[in-house]
Amino acid sequence: MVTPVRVRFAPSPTGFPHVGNIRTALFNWLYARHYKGKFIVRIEDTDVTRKVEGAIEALLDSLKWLGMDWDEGPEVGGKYAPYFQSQRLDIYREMAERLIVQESAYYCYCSSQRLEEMRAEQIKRKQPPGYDRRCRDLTPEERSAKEKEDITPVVRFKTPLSSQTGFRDLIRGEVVFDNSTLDDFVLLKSDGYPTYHLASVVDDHLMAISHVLRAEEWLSSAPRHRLLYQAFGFEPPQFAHLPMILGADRAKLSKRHGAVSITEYKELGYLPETMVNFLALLGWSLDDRTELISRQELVANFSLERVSQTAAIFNQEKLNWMNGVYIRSLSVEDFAERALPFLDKGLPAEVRRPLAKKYVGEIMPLIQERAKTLAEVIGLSQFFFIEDLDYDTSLLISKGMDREAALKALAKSLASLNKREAFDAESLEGVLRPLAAELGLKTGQLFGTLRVAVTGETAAPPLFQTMAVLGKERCLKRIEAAQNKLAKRG
RNA sequence: GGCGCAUUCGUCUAGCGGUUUAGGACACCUCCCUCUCAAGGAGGAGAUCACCGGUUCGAAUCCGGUAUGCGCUACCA
Repeated sequence: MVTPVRVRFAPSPTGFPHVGNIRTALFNWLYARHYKGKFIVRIEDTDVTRKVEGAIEALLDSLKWLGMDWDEGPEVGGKYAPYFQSQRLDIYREMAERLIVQESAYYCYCSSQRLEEMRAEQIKRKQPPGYDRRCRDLTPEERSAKEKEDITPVVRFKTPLSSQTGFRDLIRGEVVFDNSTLDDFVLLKSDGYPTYHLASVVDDHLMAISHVLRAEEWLSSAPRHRLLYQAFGFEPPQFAHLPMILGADRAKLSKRHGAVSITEYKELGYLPETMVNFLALLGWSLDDRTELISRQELVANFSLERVSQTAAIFNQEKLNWMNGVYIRSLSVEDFAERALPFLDKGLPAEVRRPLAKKYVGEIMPLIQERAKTLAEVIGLSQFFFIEDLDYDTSLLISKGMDREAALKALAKSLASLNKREAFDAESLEGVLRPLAAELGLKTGQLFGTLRVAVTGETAAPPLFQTMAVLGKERCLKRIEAAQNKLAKRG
C-alpha cells in the first residue's frame, strides 16, 4: 500500500502572511488536493519573543480568502491535536530527554554571552562560526558542578563528527552534506520551548506527514533534520524544497519592495482567484503557454515535477495585468458587489452613505473594463459621486480651440441638451455629433470639452454613457459650472 | 570565510540529446479600432541558452571547472 499523502503548512505567527509563505501553503494545498490527501495546518509558535498579536487570525483568514481549506489544524482540530506547538511542550521535552538518555543529545550550560564572544572570536579569526562543543563531553562531576550554578541548560544535538548526511530532494535530486560542517544545534531552549528543528521533526513524525514541501531556505537545515530522524529511529518523510520568491532587485522579498503580505494585496483590491493563479505560476507551470488557469485545473494538474528549481522574481506588472483579466471576466453584478466595499471605504466622507446600490450598478459597467484593481475603482468613479468637480479650467479648451470657442461650445451644448427629454446614450449622441459639425469642431474637440466639464477628467469612460448615468440635471449643472469657471477666467 | 542550491529575452517561463531559424506571457514599440482612457485586433523589437572545457555523429539539454546570484551559517522560523 502506498502511504497516503499528508502535507502540512507550518507557519510561525511572527508577522503577517508573506506572499512567499502563502505560495508555500498553496503548493502544499494543491499537492494534497491533487493526490486526494490531507492538508494540515500547524502553528509553529515556539518563539515567544517574536510572537505578533493577530498573526494567526490574519493567516487563517488569508487561507480562507484564497480557498485553501485544511483538513486538520486550528478551528477544525483533528486526530493529532493539538496543532499549536506551544501546547505540545511536554512532548518535545520528553523527546529531548529520550535523546539525552541514549546519548544523542546533551545539556549545554554555556551562557549566551559566552556564545556571542565565541562567535565574534571565530569570525575575527575567519573560522566558520559554530558551537565549540564545550559541554559535549562533560564528566559527571563537571556537570553537577554546573547544575549548582543555577543556570537552566539548553539541550543540544550530538552531531556526528564525521561522515556525511544526504537525502533525495524531490525537486533538486541528491543533496549531500559533510557532517563536519554541521555544529551541535540547540533542540530545546532554556525557556522550555523547542527549536524549529526539534519541533518540526517530532511533529512531522507524530502527525504522519508524508511529504515536507517547504521553502528553499530550509535546504541547509535538512541534514540536521535527517540526522534527527535517524537518532529517533523515525522513518523520514520525503522532502522538496521550493524556489524562493524575490523582489525586483533579486533580494529576498521584503517590505521595501512594496506589498509583501497577502492581506495587503487583498486590501489593494486584487482578487483571490488572481492571487491563486499568479502565485501558482511563480515556480510552477503547466506547459509552454498556459497563463490563465483556474483553481480546479491547478488541482487537476499540479505536480512537483513541474516545479522550477530557480528563485522567481515577483512581477507586479504581470500581477496587475492578470487581475485586470479576472476583473473583466466577472459578471457585472459580481464586480459591483466586490467593488462596493472599496467604494464605501474609499470615497470621500461627504458622499452620502449608504451608497445607492442601483446607481453604483449603473456606474460599474463603465468602470469594470478600466480597473486593474478594486481599489482603483474609487478613483475611476469618484466624479460620479461627488458634488463639485475640481479641475484646471484650461482643460476645457480642447486642442486647436480657444477660450471663445470652448465657451461657445458649452453654451450651445447646454441649450440643445436643455431642450431634450430623452437622456440616454443614444439620443445624446444624436444631439451632440451634429452639434460638433454645426460648431465647426471635430467631434474629439467638442467631446473633450464636455468630458472635462462633466467629469473633471480628460480620461474617462465614453461620454454619452457617462452622461446618461450622471443624468440630465447633474450634467446641465456641471456644464453651467464649467461656463462660469471659464468666463471668470478671462 | 564555510557549506548548499541555482544560472534560457528586462521579468515569469517552455524546452528534459536531433522536430528549434530557442516557443508563450507581462512590460515595451508600431499600426488598426476610436469622443478621451481602457479593452480588443495585427505586427515588431528583445536570449551568441553565464563562461570555459569535455562526452557525443550531434548539447540550451549529459559531465567537470570557473564566475555570478541566492540561501543557510542564532537558545528565529
